[in-house]
Amino acid sequence: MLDDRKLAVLRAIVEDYVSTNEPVGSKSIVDRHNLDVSPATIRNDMAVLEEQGFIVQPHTSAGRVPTDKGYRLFVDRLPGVKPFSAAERRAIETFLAGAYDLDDVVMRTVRLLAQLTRQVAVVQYPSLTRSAVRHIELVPLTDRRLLLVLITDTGRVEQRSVDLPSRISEDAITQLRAVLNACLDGRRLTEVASVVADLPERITPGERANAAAVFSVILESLVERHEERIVVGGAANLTPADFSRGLHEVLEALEEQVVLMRLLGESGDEASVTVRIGAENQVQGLRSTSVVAVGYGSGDQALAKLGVLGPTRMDYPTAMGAVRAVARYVGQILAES
Amino acid sequence: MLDDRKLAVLRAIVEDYVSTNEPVGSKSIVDRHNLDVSPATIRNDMAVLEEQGFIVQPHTSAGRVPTDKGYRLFVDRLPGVKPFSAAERRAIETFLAGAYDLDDVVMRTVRLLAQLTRQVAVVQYPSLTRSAVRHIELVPLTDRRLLLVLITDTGRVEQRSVDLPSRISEDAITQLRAVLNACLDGRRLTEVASVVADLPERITPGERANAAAVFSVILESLVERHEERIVVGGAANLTPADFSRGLHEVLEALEEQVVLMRLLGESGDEASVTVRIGAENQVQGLRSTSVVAVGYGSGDQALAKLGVLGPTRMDYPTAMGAVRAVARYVGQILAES
DNA sequence: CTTGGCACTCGGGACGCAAGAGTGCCAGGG
DNA sequence: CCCTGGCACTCTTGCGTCCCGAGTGCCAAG
Repeated sequence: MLDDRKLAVLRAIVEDYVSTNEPVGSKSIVDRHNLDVSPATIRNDMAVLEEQGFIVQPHTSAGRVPTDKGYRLFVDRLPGVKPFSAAERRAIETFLAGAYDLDDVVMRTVRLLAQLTRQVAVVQYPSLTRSAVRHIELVPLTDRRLLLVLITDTGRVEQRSVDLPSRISEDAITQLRAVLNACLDGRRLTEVASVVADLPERITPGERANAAAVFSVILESLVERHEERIVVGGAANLTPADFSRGLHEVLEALEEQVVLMRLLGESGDEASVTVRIGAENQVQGLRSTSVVAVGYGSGDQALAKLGVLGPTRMDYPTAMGAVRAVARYVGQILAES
Repeated sequence: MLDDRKLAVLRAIVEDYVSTNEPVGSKSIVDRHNLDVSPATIRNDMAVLEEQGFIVQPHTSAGRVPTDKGYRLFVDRLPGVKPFSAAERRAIETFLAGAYDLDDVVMRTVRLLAQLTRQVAVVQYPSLTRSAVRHIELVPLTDRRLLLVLITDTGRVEQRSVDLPSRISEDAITQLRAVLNACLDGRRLTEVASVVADLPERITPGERANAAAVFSVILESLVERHEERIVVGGAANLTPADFSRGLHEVLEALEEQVVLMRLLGESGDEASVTVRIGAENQVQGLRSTSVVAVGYGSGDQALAKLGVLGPTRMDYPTAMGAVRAVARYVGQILAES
């Protein structure tokens, strides 16, 4: 139904439109790409492509512009991701390796992605629920209040203050700390819930009420924070021209953590790069943007996602390449630390 | 040189221009504000105000618009800050009190400020150097590597990994931890430097090299992180119409931590609200924005700053009121935690 | 199936015009 | 001396007109 040349024409339209931001006509296609046919032939092909909904013309007597469906076909069947050169990869690696902090890793990743793609970068913090406990620390604030610090093997640190039902002694804190670390160290956060249930027996009876308060905060922090933080960067890369209803709508959406969660959530959590184009995003206000996302993680499993967001008129091959490469190196960095 | 009526005229111009975003003419002034004079009189006054540089007309036969100098006079000599109602204050307080985290406090503060003022909100994390050590924790990662966690009384948690010159035993870690906490607990971070210098004597000779590595990381984290993080929110409140050179420039500036530091740094660190208008900001790219900022802190001393940023055409009284009120309540929250 | 030719359609820039808003100035009156 | 009404003047803005060019669709011929 679509022969090779028609695909080539679609490809030409997408590429030219991405680079010029102007509707592309039959003549300019034969000029810029060496298809050995005449403009009239291209026009016939374009008529078919339009009929099938891959391209449209903004007004009669203008060139063609890809539709969401057109971009979709382009990313599915056409050039694939653009690989990065060795030099670029090295640059990425050293830039990320300079980080000394989980926060810093995330911030650098955002900046890097934004710069590489000239789009808006979106990075989710590594998920708590999939990482493992490295250490739990209890610090007395007052005699009725503790600061709980939970350190994970991905370098993440969670802190909560805990209000206790009764006063607690230094010794009791020490005991509690020892028990917690002995039982939870190295456990995946998903396993913690079941382990915690068995803990009370190991605690001096008089302290069980206090211990229970601590346990409940630990559990709470696992569930509650399942809604993870997402960091956004490169908003300055949004160009007003690309958004008919103005950036306002987009900027607003980008400030809502919940919206961002849904956005990344929608893209399947497979390890391969996912592209959602225009109206494929169910998020109101981002119907005219595309999202290129991928899961990343230390080692085998995915901890979280990252990606870029931009106008549907986006350089998909480059964006996909950048997202994939960055995800890989972030994974490495996280695994090392 | 400027009689009362001329000041009233300036005030009217500022207020009307802020609310309508259109140059304001002599007739509309007498209509909206009840000055009992004729438009012609107002025109004479406006001629004087223009001559002195407080207002300009975008083109002949348009109304007048305040200049930076005009806004400056307005904030210095005119209505002052707009106080908040009891209900509003209560709302602010409960919204902030819901936070369970330093991160969360900061995020909520940003959102709150952005919503109250409908401008861009900018909040600096409480400064490390002025807070005190609550606890220091050392966690072995490998036998040559430690994770150092530094907890301050403002609830901030700093983490660093430390590479050691030689292997270290569990016992040595325990000793080191005890010494650190004994000597540094409750110290202001500014005092830590001098205390650390005396520590080596209290350490087993064989472990001094390792201890020194830890000390240097502690010191480093004090100095290095003096450059604090700044969180921005409400970028969607920027309206394209307000910026002749486009939002792009502003959005770019807002993504540079360094720029934001300078921006907040420029405003004197007194406890009273500071306003910097237009070109008073030395930051390139933010010459057409105003910043309303104030220091905040738990108790007496200022820990950091927060404020809002917007077009020079801004509702200063409201912004100043909001910034002041929010700073006060954030201070309270921090003091409690 | 491809190609050149041709008539057709529209968007966008250039131009001119009229309306309206707002001003500056001046002469008269309290 | 300050305020006021009147008046001429200046620009901006919106609207209608016109023209050009890009790009198309269709057709008949190769």
